Amino acid sequence: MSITIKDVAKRAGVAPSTVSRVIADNPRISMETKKRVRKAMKDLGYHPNINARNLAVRSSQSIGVIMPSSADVALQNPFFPEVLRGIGSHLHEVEYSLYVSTGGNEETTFEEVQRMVNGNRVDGIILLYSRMNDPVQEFLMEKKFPFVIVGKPFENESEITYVDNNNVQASKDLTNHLIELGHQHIAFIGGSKELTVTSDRLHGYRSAIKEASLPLPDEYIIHTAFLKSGGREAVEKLFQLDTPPTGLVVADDLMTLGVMNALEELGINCPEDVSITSFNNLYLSEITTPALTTVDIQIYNLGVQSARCLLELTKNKDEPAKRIIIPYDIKYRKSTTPIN
Amino acid sequence: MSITIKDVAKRAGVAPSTVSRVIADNPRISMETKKRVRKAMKDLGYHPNINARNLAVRSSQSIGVIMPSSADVALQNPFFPEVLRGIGSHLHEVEYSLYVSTGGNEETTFEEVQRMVNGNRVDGIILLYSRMNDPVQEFLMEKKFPFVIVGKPFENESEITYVDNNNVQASKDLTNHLIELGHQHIAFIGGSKELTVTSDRLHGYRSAIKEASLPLPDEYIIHTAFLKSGGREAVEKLFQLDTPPTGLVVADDLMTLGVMNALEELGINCPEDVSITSFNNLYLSEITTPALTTVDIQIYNLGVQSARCLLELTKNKDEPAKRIIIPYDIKYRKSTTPIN
DNA sequence: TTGAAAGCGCTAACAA
DNA sequence: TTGTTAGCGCTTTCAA
Repeated sequence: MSITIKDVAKRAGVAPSTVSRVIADNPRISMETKKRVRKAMKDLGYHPNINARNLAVRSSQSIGVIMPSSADVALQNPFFPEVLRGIGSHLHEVEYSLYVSTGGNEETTFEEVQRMVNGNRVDGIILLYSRMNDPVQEFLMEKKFPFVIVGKPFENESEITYVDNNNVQASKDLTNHLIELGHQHIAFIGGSKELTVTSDRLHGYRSAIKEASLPLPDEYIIHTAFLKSGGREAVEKLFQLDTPPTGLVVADDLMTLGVMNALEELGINCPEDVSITSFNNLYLSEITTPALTTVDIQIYNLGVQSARCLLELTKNKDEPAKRIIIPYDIKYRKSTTPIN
Repeated sequence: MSITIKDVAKRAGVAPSTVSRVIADNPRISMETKKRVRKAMKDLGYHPNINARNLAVRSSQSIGVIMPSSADVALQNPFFPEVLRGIGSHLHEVEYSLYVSTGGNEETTFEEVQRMVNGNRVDGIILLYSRMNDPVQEFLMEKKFPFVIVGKPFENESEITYVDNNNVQASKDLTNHLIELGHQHIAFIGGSKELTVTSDRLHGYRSAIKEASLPLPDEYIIHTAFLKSGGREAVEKLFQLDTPPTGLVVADDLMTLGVMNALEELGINCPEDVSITSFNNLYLSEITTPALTTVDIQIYNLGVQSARCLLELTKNKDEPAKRIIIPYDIKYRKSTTPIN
């Protein structure tokens, strides 16, 4: 069939193990034989069989990435390709490969994780979401399988390596920005309560509001489904209140897009009637009208760092859990303005 | 280390080969021993080692998906997660896994493909883009490695299996829709000329315009970079012409988003001043204001079908090349209106 | 219907 | 510095 290490060995007049050593660039092989072997590899068009290698060394040189189950439209969020890009770029450097799960629902996703882990397909796993009572996370914990979370774990925080932003502070900053602009009535629109990212951002918003002694009616906090319906409902609810908000903290740019369009339909103008702040700095936050004031969370970098951490973990299973906080940067654009 | 087939064999009091046959659900094994073996597997928590299996059968039960090199912002297009979702759903059914390339540029992507193919990491490959002079495609052709394209190959069309929409006709329909609404000055905004998808859509636009004997000045055809800059430049160019268009055929919803916002800044209203038609039916096409008239190309289904075809190809290398055309469906919404 | 044994292609002691 | 050899865990003839 394919050209194996034996063929190369024969042609170079050495033992297979020598060829193996040349592949690994073992320093105790003379430069001369290395050259000869490499030439033989070239001549024959040799490429190592990864499965055989993996079997022998009991690793796979690849890692798995788990997305939120794709039933969720959230998957259409450009966040995901962007972190993947970051993860991929780092993996590529170290010649690792990338498996992704794209299970349709929680169950199939879980099955895929099990296949990855139990079948030795991957050396480690990156979770691109974090929420409470996640069977996947529990499974990995219990198996003591190397994994890192992009985001913050809901529990066992000290035992899990994760990379995240300081979402609480970022959200607080955003809210304070609105407060400094004179806004007194500020509402929060977030995603599912189960997600840590939502609860952190809510938390930051809350504490800023409290510190400024501003009103914080329950109706100002909306947890909503993603996108169209979500944005619309949220807007409808908020703007039929007796005192509708003049400032908004929205947990995701994509949601904001929905919110803005719902507002427009109601004839409410941004930023004249309502100032909007948002999260993620997706490219689309620059092309909306007005351009969004949003938190750049460095999605790409979140990806890179998570890959880096995971690789460390796989090299050394006893590596202590750590937490990497990626700095954020608020992009002040046109969607916020002082209250008049 | 891990529990192997031998452990199971021992516990069940059979030979390893028998266990293997039970795993494969070989019909010549008595129901009784099957039961016994399965119980042993459960008791021990056995999971087959995929690398060993792959080595023995010389396959990998996984396929690779190649994205356009991610230097391109295009990657932020929700098209990709969506088609991945389709691919993943089918693969999951047949217990295959999914590798993705996320090379940063053309070169690293090419390297990754080589690693996938030469290292026997994957049994087949899906290309999520198609453009002229693509080294990846040439490499796969030459190696006779099973692959399918989502989109249409630029050359060797009859030798390559691909799944696509009838983009020419769809674009023609879109253009005709504008023509029927009374528009006489219709422009086309597309992406890179190198991409088949762009050239097909341009082609359809062209032929509709010609058949209606409408003017087709060169300035009405814009090839632009993606997104913000692209959309803006395109709009600026078009709307400083002596006779600016009143109708637009844009090759992608995301571009359209950029276009719409650029228009808004110039004080040009959609659909009053200009009717816009677009492609892909991304969820965001519903939440823009106005909602977009756009072609639903069934992204998810493109993914499913491409996976299905690829698996057939891997089973049978001599499977003749085929072409799957996924029907499209134009969603008529609010971004188009009769000319007044 | 089942078992024994060889082999998939590679790595890693252990020798030399 | 290099070769010999024994696996890694599974599948698959060939025999029984």
